[in-house]
Amino acid sequence: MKIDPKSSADLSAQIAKAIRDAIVGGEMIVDERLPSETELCDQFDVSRSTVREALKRLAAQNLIRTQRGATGGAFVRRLSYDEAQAQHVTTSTLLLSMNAVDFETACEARFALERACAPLSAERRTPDNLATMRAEIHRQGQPGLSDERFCDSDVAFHRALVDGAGNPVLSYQLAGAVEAMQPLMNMITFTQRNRDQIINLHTQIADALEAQNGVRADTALAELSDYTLTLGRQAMEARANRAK
Amino acid sequence: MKIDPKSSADLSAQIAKAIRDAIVGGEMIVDERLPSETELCDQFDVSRSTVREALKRLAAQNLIRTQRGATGGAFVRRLSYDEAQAQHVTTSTLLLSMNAVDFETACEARFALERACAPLSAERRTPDNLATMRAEIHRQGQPGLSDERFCDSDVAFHRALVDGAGNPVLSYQLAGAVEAMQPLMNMITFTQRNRDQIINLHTQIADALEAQNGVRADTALAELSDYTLTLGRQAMEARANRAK
DNA sequence: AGTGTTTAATTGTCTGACATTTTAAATCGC
DNA sequence: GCGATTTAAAATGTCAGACAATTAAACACT
Repeated sequence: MKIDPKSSADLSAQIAKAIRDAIVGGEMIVDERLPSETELCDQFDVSRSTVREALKRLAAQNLIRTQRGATGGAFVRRLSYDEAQAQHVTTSTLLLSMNAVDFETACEARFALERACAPLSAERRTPDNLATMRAEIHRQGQPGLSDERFCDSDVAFHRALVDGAGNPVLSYQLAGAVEAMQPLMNMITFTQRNRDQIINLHTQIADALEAQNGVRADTALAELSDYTLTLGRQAMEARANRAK
Repeated sequence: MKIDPKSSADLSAQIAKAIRDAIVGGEMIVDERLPSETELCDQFDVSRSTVREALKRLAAQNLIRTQRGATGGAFVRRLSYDEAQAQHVTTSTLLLSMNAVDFETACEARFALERACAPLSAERRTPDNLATMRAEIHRQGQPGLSDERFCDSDVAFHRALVDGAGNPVLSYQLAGAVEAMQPLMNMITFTQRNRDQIINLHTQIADALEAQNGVRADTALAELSDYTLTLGRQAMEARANRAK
């Protein structure tokens, strides 16, 4: 691990990169201890503040964890699915909001991804997954449910659908994408009629998955995609009119 | 933005979280300047080192950029598609390697995602996308190409396929997933026969997309998925035998 | 008006100190 | 000898103050 003192970049960034490369490149294994801050000072020939700033950068990326005390220090951290997904959601949410991605693009991406796992989910969904879907459908029908809670339940429903595929990597990728969509979905006002139609389609999807009929699940998802797109367009129009 | 001095967590982590929430929550817009380090010291009532460590955490997540000099400071950074994707790739790669995700799971996820955009790509692919695919197919047939370069070209081919859907959000999600798979793919040794078969399927996919035939593209992708899975299984077995 | 020069603001780095936390060793009492 | 307590050591977390480097604006001079 070497750094270039002549480089214009910040020293702390260079050091972070050097250590990150070592971790990502497999030179350090999970739970292995990094040299102490003082030792890193000697290795890179910089002050402790600089080393610490570098370590904080790595900590922010969930690459290391630190422990205080005699046997403490910085340790290579195992990235869990949950953490990875949380990071994915944060990144995606920010990307969507900062780049003013329109509803249609995001919605299309979301349903395209979800349809990707419909066949797998039809094949492998567990009774647990089905129960979750049914429970969320029931919740969606409750009177007096706020739009925001309705969206929460919608996300939970789709999460169960995705988990039904029994592929944790797929779940991580898709759940991140679906969750990131939520702020956009929250701009929609769901009338009772809208909700009834969505619940109807959710039921069709759950039924199809229970019957292990991938094609029917896909068809219902396609319909749900179209319907959501329509609702989104209406919401955008209403918003545009209000702005006038 | 407030922090809790009684909390056990690191002050720098709390401060980073407070600022992050403000940015993600839309309280600060792109290119807006954060208070200077000294001002933040006063606001949060901590020392400058602590503030700096917090800012480095945010910089590591691409949330801010810093500039030196008179009109310098920390600014909210616009997250670009490329950066978001790079982050996604890093996270996914690390997740796969650290959790010893097996080839089959990753491969299944990858192709399920790719098949998600086949219909859209068939509908919208540009002549540019098609040209890229043809060029990569040609490259894949060149004699003397190393396995690694072959994989690179494979990724480029699929990247063009995904981009063909004309949905940047989808591209970001999928390209990240596909690229993260590459280290696993690189463990495979591609014989001439393997390559011929893959090139054949790639050609079928390109032909189907050119003809705007989504179903045929999907079929070819499914076949490619099965074939890649088989190759991966063989590679894993060979590796297991060598280990004995 | 144009052109250097100074100055002020801001981040980047260094040094040294002290606080806090945690473990391991040393000590003490029995 | 052994258990309990105390002490010491190692490590991260925080603070304070200084200086370096960079940049843009204000200023002075021609």
